[in-house]
Amino acid sequence: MKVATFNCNSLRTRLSIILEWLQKNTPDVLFLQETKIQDKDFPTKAFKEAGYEIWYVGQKSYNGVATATKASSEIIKKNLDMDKNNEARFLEVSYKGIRLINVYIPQGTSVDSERFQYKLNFLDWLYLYVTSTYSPKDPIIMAGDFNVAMTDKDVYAPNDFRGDVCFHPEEQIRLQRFFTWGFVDLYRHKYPDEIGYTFWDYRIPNGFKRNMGWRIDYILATNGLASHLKDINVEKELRALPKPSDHTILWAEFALTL
DNA sequence: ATGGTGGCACCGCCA
Repeated sequence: MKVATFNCNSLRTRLSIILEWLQKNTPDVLFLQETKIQDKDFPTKAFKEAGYEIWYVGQKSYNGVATATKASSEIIKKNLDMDKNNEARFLEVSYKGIRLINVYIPQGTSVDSERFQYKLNFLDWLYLYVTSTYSPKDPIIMAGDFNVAMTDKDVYAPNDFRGDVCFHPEEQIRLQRFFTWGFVDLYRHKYPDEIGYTFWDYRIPNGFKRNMGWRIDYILATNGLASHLKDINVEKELRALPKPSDHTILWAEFALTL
């Protein structure tokens, strides 16, 4: 079983990249974030024709998450009840007995902004939802753009960014809680010393070429699933295509036949 | 070098 996550930064702009990658790699699951498309405009047909069932929750201009599955799946939940902004950042699907939670955590803008408090709240709401609904013994994969780097290894210039948005202790404490509860950070588990960046800011000139990146996209799994992890990697080749996203695909393969 | 990217929808916001 193979799963992948991609902050595509506009599904419309990246649709051909996504479909080509899907057809070449045929993952069981693809989690997409920042689709930036309203549900009425979602290209459902393109995914059906590629052989995938697709679930989505979107809004105009911002945010939006979608989850594609190779075999049939069912919708469990769209958005978090406690998020009164009702931003399209959470989508939960059930697939062959596994809960698939797709998240796009708010970026936070800057630590002194209201958006940063919203980010911390969102992490709290997500934690409350997951831990009150499930046990760490349940098979759960939670993947997406968490907008939090955890350690110095996960940011290209840790001393420049320490305490800034996406590298702030209040965010790190909140993400750490998920690991303490029972989620395994699959990339770090498999590769304790690799870099593993998944995001290179468009605003840094030649940031990708100079490898000035961040590891802020994750595939997390509860222990039962994580123990079957075979491989996980970052698909850097996507960044060489025309008009790439500022993130790239992270994928994980499990030694499991469902 | 006092700017520089990108997407969306508007005439700025968010990342």
